[in-house]
Amino acid sequence: MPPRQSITLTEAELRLMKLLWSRGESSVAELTQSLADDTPLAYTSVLTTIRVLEKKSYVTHRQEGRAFFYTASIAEHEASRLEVRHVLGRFFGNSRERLLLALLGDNDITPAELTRIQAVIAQAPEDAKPADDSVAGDHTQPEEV
Amino acid sequence: MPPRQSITLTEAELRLMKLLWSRGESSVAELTQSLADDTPLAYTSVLTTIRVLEKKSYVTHRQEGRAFFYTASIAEHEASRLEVRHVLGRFFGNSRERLLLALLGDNDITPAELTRIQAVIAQAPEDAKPADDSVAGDHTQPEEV
DNA sequence: ACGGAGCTACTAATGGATTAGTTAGCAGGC
DNA sequence: GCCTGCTAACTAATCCATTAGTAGCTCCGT
Repeated sequence: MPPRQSITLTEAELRLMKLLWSRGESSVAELTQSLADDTPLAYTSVLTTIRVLEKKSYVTHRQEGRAFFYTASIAEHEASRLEVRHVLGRFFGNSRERLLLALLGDNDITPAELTRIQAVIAQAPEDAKPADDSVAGDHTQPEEV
Repeated sequence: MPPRQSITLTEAELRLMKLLWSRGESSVAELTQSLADDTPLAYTSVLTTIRVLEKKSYVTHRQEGRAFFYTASIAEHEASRLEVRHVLGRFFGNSRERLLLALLGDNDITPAELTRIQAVIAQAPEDAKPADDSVAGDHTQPEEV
């Protein structure tokens, strides 16, 4: 049984998505143009990859005359969250704390960044602060404690 | 240019690594046995995958008589960190804060887990606490602020 | 000493990911 | 009205990932 189609974004797919996120709705020609600087890619290659993205529901297209205009149907932060959830499930048993500890325990982390992270944590809960703790039961994914 | 060999662990590879991490040094036969419960795999399939893992330097083997005994050469938390760094680079511009915000901003997070994460953050810096902030310059990867 | 059991090495088949060439349709210009 | 140029569709080629079969070697028991 060969590997099923990847749920997450592959490298080539991510490159196109990043372009769509930064440029907004674009034609295949425009995307190909934008890639020309670093790693040029043939028009048809871009087209093939973006059709895969459409099959995966990451983009939609709109026809205008003879050209197709593609738009990301998933925001960048949504895609990022999907990716984080993916590794969360694969490596951390869906435990965000464990991922957090890995993030903090990395030797390459600088003291300055650690401080900034603490700042982020200190103020982040403002938009998601629990009013009380009794609501903990409506989550879909299993979580460890 | 077709895709180069994945740097991170693929699904089949991760399944074997998890077995090695929990079991410790194991022969191919033992690994095949352990897989028999959920998704059985042929002896030769396990062997093929583990040889890929050895090529990727995730495992080493030791010969004892005619059999090979394989050991994970990378601890689970190391592999997890590698994976986190991978998504960090692909989706968050190597910014741990941005990943953290994605972690906290996920709608599926429960108030209880958020509280636990705050607790983790509050006590985690003990082993990596910055004495002063002036040391921030010896990191290898570029980081955003 | 010889045959079987078990193990590794080699080979193969299938399908995804990536890149790109070829084909064909359609719009606009001369 | 026909040719040119752009576009999407189809096809192809290459390599990786996954699964598995066959061959060949080695050890052990009889």
